[in-house]
Amino acid sequence: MGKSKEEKKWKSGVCLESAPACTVTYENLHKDKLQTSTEKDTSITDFSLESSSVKRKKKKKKEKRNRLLEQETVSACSTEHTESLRNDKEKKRKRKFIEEELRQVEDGNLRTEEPKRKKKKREKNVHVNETEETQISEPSEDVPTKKKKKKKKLKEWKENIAVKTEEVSLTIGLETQRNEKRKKKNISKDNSRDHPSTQHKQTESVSTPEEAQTSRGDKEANQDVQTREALEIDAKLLSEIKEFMPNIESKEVMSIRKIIKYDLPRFKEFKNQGISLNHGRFTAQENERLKKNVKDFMALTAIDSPIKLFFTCRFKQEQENIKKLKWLHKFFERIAEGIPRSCYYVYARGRKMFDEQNYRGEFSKEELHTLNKLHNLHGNNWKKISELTGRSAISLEKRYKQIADKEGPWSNKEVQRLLRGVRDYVVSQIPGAAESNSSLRVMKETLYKRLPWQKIAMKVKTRSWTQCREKWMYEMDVDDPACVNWEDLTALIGDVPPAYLQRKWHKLKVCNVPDWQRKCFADIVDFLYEKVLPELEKKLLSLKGLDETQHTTDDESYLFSDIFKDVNEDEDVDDDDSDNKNKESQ
DNA sequence: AATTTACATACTGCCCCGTA
DNA sequence: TACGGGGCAGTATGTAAATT
Repeated sequence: MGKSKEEKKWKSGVCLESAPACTVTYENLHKDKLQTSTEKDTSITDFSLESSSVKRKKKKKKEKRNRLLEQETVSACSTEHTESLRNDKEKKRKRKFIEEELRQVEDGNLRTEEPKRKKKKREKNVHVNETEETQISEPSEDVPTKKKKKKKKLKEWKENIAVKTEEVSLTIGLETQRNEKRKKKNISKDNSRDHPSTQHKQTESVSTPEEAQTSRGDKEANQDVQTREALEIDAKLLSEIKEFMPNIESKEVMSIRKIIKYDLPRFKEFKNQGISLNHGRFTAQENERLKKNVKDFMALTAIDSPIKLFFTCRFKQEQENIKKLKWLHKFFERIAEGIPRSCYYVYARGRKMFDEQNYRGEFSKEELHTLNKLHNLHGNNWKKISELTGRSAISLEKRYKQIADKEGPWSNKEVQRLLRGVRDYVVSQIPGAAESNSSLRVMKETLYKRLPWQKIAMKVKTRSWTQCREKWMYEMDVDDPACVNWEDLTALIGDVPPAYLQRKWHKLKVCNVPDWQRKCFADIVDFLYEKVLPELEKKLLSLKGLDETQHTTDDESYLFSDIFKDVNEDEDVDDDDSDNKNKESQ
């Protein structure tokens, strides 16, 4: 969507022109590089700034990825993929990074303060692309974006489960089983990672291809058994949890596991008690119960604030201790006690409920100003802005989105896009309209009722749908009956209250104007003036009743070409504020 | 594995205004 | 005068993805 596109722009640093220039230190440079290179699956040995533990972690990550790579591209990963070679390559790449970044600094392109994780990822991808051009087939293609991979794996896993559940009694060929396992292994790498022997073997498998083959064979045999069991258990549990959550299969593997671990026993218990699971908004009782549970947990652990429980990371010094206590006393399960929902939803609700940064009332003008300023500085890093403003990230994001709608005069190009948007919709609603544009007549109603403003706004690009509607209704001469200033009219008529006048008006039009619901205010006035008034005058004079006057279709409809005569057919008319000077459209 | 963050969307309460 | 629809500002929920 538009918004996300905007955000993506931000995250990728496209919009950073407005950000003030930041100092780029060598250290920062290193930091960025380290991050990027780690994600790029490279080992860093040159950077001494790194702590040894970080190094270890990175090495682990690297090894893990290498293992995955090994599994996925067995044939491709031949002898040249030895550790030493990789190191050489990585060193080269690293050097390239430094050069690249230094160049950016020189060009003034590099900005600090872009802490978004996703941005880093994108940066990474950019780097990968850059390096791919210059380097000989890097193994980086093995990362065809984590998302896709995950989804693919999830799909495969679900297929497996489906097969399993349907054919529990059927014997599945060993080969098929193995393939399934292999797939499953890829998905649930966590499983194999946790298994020390497995890990060991996998580490070995990196060393030489031959060894890798044999050890993989053993490992597979071992894991076949393990995973088969795991699969069967999963299938069984899955069908159990399905009873409570029919859509369980649409969830991520990890989520399903968590639900099975935390929620299945609870759900069963609720079932035994005859309590059905709740969905939708939390009820007052549930909220109360959650508060009580949190209070109890606080009493149990001697933690003095719910914020410490739900926002542990905000308390750096006590963090370790709090985490330990939470883990020890099963925080997740305890806070969800007596609430027939998934533990996770209870936790998420708690995070909303106990966030002191929520429920802060309307934004003042100063706050809005600050918000704007901070957004210029930090982009969509709402967490950072939240820290600086004391408002929750969510409320900030939402509020910004609202004020981010472009303000000020409509440019000519914007008006053009609006016209095109409305026209295209109107044409699409009338069969054969496209061919007979010039002679086409459209009902007034078609021009202002039930227009798809969201879609039209997407075509206008720079304005919200409400702005588009407002512009069209109030400024493009499409009258809105809501715009009658009864106070002013009352002043013209004489000594009557506005409400009286309004009521009279209503009666007048209802009694005298046929089809008044389909007419705009101005049409009704015209009709009353031209047709009804003479009649009433006659009536008054002769006291004779008269038939209702007729009307022609011309009063109700408009020439299509008249309405959209000013539309510029150039589809490429693109905005910008550049021609804001063009204020005649106002 | 546990926890946190990000994001889309649904929902709510309030106000204004037209209508009966 | 009461009711109801539309718009607006803000909040809640559900879930995927990322991080620790």
